[in-house]
Amino acid sequence: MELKWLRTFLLTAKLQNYRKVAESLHMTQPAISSQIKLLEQSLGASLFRKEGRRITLTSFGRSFIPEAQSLIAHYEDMMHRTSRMQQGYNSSLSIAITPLLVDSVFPAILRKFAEDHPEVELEITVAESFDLQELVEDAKVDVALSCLKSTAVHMSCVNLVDEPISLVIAHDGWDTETAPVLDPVEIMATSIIFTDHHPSYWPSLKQQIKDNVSSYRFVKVSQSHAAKRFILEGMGVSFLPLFTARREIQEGRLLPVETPFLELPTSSIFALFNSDDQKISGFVDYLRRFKVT
Amino acid sequence: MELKWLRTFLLTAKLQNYRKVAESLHMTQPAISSQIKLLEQSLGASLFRKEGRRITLTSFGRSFIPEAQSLIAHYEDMMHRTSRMQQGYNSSLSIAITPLLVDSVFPAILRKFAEDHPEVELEITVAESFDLQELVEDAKVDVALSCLKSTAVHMSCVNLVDEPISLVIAHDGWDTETAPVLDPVEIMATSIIFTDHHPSYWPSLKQQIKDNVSSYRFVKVSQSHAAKRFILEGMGVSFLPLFTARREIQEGRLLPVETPFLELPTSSIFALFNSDDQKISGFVDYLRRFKVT
DNA sequence: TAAAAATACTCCATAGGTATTTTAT
DNA sequence: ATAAAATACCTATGGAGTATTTTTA
Repeated sequence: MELKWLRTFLLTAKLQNYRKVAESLHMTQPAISSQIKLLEQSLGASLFRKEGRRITLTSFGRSFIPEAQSLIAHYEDMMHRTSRMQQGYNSSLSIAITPLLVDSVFPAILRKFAEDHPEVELEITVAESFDLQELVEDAKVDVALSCLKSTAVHMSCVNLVDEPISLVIAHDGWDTETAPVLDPVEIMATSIIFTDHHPSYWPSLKQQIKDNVSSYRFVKVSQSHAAKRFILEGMGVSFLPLFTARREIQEGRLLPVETPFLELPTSSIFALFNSDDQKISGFVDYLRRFKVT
Repeated sequence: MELKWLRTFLLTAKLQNYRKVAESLHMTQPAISSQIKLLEQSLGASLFRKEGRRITLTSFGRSFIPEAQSLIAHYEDMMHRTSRMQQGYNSSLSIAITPLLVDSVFPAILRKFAEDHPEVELEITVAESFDLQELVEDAKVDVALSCLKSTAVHMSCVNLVDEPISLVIAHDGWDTETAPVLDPVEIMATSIIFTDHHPSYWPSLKQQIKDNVSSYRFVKVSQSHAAKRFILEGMGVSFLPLFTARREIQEGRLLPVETPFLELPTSSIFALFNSDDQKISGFVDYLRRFKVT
């Protein structure tokens, strides 16, 4: 089945005359004849009958008209949307993010981006940083915002931000003025420490803690969001990138505590994407201007 | 644009591997390569990018997937409906009738037909008998029910019924028992006579009236339905096929009057259609069994 | 006899195949 | 060295053209 057969059919149904159709399509009469035959074969029923020197629609042919029209219309619509897509109208942008960013300022930035680019249809996938690279490789998404650098050669990998991490504890109930000085070693020694909720920095950090704190208790938590909830519940403490706890710190529900005796790594966010696309690098530039956090 | 390109595209988007697609479609890898290229050309944008030894969707390619899917789905739906149509399911029947039949028992028969054949989609066109033949010739309708025979050679023309016509007057207010005998000559001489609302019998009928009635007044009315309304209003009288006034006569609102001195023609109804179609001749047989009126 | 579609045939464009090269792992 | 796509080239199918025949008004 070819779409041009349908167009020929519709014109023939209208003009009821192969020769005129042929002229109108800048073809010859036998060519029209043969196209109609091919269409009839592919449908398994005849569309026209010969009636003396003219042709007329069969009943089946008449009821096939709206079918052909609607398929052609669907095709035209598709081509129209498609060409708009290429001009940037109504384009889509598929973004995958690490769960870490769900709790950061990223949603606010994305909201602003959506306002600034109402023509772009957004799709967000949340996945572990370890899986994000594959999503980009397999073209399941346009761009991924990950805690991990890409190891793939073809992939662009832009560092959007380096953010310090910090020991974070639940608010102790004291005023800032009257509170006793917090001792980080004391805190770590007496609390559960939630670990392994960031894909890059925990192994070295855990080693440093072992070296500096006499007694400690580690509990693995796979997502920093969960760790934060546990900290808020007073269940323990952890090290978090500050941007993931900014709001809670501002509201006084969490406290960052300085640990000068540790060499804390930074938490970075990388944009991973396949390099050739204007739309995607535009989005990444947009994020860089905001410094993401 | 060919539909098979879209199928190839969808499979390629899924498998991300030309060779596997080729195997799956029993073709060769370069053939797939070339089909994708043709599709890309016809869209004016690339769908896949080569990334080392593999191919991945571009952003445009990803957003083209649902477009391709929906067009293919539309095509499949169309073919499905089309094959059902050929098996008689959900077929359509387009009928043109003379205005005369609008007021007859025809609507009741059609209602019954629709009940007996719920799978048939009906379409009714009302047009003057003079125009019905052309509607069938031009395949605008499947079958026409006309007062006139077809003059076309290829057209089937079945006489469904011959019905007498009769002088019809408004009810005069008297009981059947006590009423004075009606004199048709008197009636025609003192009333307006509505004429020319049937395509075949009026010329000869008017001549007969002229020959038998001393004084008369003719008023042309193009449709028998209108003539009937005027008779009901007491404005005049006319000759009607009885089947068009059956209800009004039964309800006593109109009276048929015998005119033995006239040789009244009969009014016939013919079914006009192009002969080859099982569905249409089936419908005509259905009407014949009912004798239409 | 004129007007239209069908038929017979011819030809060329191209879709798809084979063989090979290029590229990246 | 291997696995994949791209490229080059060839072939065969078939779509469209030309010329002619058939049909019918």
